[in-house]
Amino acid sequence: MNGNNILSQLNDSQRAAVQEVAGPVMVIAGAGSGKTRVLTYRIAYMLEQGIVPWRILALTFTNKAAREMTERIQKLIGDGRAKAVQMGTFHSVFLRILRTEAEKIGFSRSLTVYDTDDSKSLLRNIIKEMNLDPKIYVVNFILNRISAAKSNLLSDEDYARNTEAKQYDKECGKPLVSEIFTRYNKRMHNANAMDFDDILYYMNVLLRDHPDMLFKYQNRFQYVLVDEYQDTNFAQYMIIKKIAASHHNICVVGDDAQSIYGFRGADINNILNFKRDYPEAKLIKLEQNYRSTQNIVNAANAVIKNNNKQIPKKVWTENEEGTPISVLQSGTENDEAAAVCDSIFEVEHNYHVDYNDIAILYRTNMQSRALEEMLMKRHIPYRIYGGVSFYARKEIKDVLAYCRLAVNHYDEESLRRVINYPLRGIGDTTVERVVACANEHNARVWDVIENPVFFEVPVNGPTKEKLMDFANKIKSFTALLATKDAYEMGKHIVFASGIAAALKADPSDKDRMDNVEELLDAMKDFSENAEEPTFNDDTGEVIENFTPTLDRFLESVALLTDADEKDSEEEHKVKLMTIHAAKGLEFDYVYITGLEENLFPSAMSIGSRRELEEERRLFYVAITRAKKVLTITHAQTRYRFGSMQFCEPSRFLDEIPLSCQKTLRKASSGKGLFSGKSGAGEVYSGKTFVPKSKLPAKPKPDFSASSVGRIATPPEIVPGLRIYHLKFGYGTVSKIDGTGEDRKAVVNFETLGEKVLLLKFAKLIIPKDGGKK
DNA sequence: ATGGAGACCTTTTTT
DNA sequence: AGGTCTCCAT
Repeated sequence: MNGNNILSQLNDSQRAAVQEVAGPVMVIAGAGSGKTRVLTYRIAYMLEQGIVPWRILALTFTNKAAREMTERIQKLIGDGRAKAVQMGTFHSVFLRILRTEAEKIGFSRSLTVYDTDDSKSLLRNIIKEMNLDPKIYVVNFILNRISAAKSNLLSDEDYARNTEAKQYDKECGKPLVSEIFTRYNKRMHNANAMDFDDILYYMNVLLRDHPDMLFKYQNRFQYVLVDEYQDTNFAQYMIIKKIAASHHNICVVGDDAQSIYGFRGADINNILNFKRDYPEAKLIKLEQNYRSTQNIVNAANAVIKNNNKQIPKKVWTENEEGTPISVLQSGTENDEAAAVCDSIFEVEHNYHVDYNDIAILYRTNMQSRALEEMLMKRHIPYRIYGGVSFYARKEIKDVLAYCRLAVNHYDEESLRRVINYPLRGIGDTTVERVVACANEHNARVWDVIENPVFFEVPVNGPTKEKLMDFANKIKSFTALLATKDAYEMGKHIVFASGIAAALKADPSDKDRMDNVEELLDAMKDFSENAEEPTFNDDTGEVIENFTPTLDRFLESVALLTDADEKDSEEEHKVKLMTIHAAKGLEFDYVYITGLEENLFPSAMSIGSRRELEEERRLFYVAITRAKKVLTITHAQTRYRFGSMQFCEPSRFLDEIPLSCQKTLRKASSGKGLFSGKSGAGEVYSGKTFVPKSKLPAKPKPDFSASSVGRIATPPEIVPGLRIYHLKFGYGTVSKIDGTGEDRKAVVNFETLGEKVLLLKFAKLIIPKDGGKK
């Protein structure tokens, strides 16, 4: 296909975005406006114009996006140049560069990437070694602080000097965060390891401190493209800015309305301020939505309108009006799941919709449980994306720890993980002494293990032997690296490490062994089929003969994310995932569940306008995933922390215009499809949904929705008990009548007087505070 | 060293 | 509620 053909398939703004190859360009791509199309066509167009593929740096949000884009470009231009474009996530592209330049920043080529679990584990060890109280020095908090610092390009030394940061930590009762940070970095460095944030941080260091490197990569990457620019953080922003500084051929694509990674340091100002950085920048807006019905587009627009900071744009569509959006309310989370399942059943049955075109979205991973149970019960095939990833499983991490150790002996977390697994008589005490010894001599743990006699580890002779045996075993693996591919190494390690024997010894570990074999399959696939290009360090040209070595496998696995999971098109399964995971995807039928205050928007974000706006953008992303039919659900009660909690409908529901909603649709309740009864849980939605502002004042002003109490079980309900009812407010049980199904309670309500309630239906809540005023 | 009972904590979202 | 971690008994 030639350049003109490529252009003929685009609308005016899309074509402009494709053709503006030189100079700074910002493309604001509304949801469903054909952003991916523009990106792929743009790169294809550039290649057709004769631009050398390895001079193009294209940064995507996930590896999967990069892979798909490469394929599509390849189809467009019909040759192999697409593969030579340097395309991938920030982390994968720059990790590769850091590896080749490792010595310049004090690392070696065999460096390991620590995942979040590794980082946390190291932090736990440090906190323990410093004799700090882990209840005060909460690992998550510390890691967030360190991560935020690195994302803002603060070193541990900068942090130690930063009075604001130290003041904050002091106020949080954790004055030693800075000290932990310093130790953490030192240990990372000793382990020849980087965490995710380090990759971006050290890339900045490389460009900052080594003018030759800056020159090299500015020169290499003559054209820079960034997808999902609204989700870049400061460290990423600076890398791009530096690389593009000499030529200004930078094209960023994004949508400020879809910025949903602020919690991880993404700075929406990067996109809002692009014009300031490049005054000569061209701004192109893609506003026509090709994805969704008018109802969906209108609802999304109406919701996002409530946010303040925005790049003005009007997303519109020529698509048909479509089905109104249904809002379903149900009694409990199980009722909600049943309502969703009912609807899916109906749609599949009556309209023969493929399960594959249906997605259920939620704010938090934990919400998948009730949905999963109900789907299983109804025999609806499904697949959950996200949650505990395959590579986070214990047995997988164990195998990978051996692999990582074989490549990088200094990988301390891996070493600690498997030094006594399978059991070889090196207990915690020994490990502690070894680590203490290493710290004392300013040596690495591996050095001590390799030579316990020299370092005079305070353990007995046989234990020293065991340490050396372990080191020798790892060294025997290392010796094979040069001649074996990833799969051969993996197979060897699984057996020679003793992991296979340990797992087979216990029949209850059958699943784990299966997982290990799945890992071996993945290694085999990698060894046989991987097409990871290898680039020439100096020119950036692609070197054809890729060798699928173990370290390359580990690298590819370290930066895998759930979003990268192989797409199982034609799997005919309903997809379940968080809204974050759904970013960039689209489905004919979408269910957004759990639209409740304190859940969506999340309780953590309700306090601040900024975070609330991010939640709203998240809702916007969720709505705009739907192509044809959108259903939104919420429940009145939900189990949280083991107790039943009352849930108010989300404020976001009020923001959907009634004109886009379906009228009077009855939600399922209780047993779902075949249950007509719903008692106190009887609810409607659509136009009958009363905006919160019109609800009668709550009986108690200090009423906090998340902490009402729990639902009473019938035997607990006795005369004299003070209870709370969702509709009627507070009251006291005055009498119990009848038996079994017919058991009734006479309740004297504060505001409404006496009522008789059938216990079978009434959800009486025992207030947490005992019902005192 | 191993396993079981109980305490305890959790819930944002993820590269 | 359920999973993880800790501590104690074996």
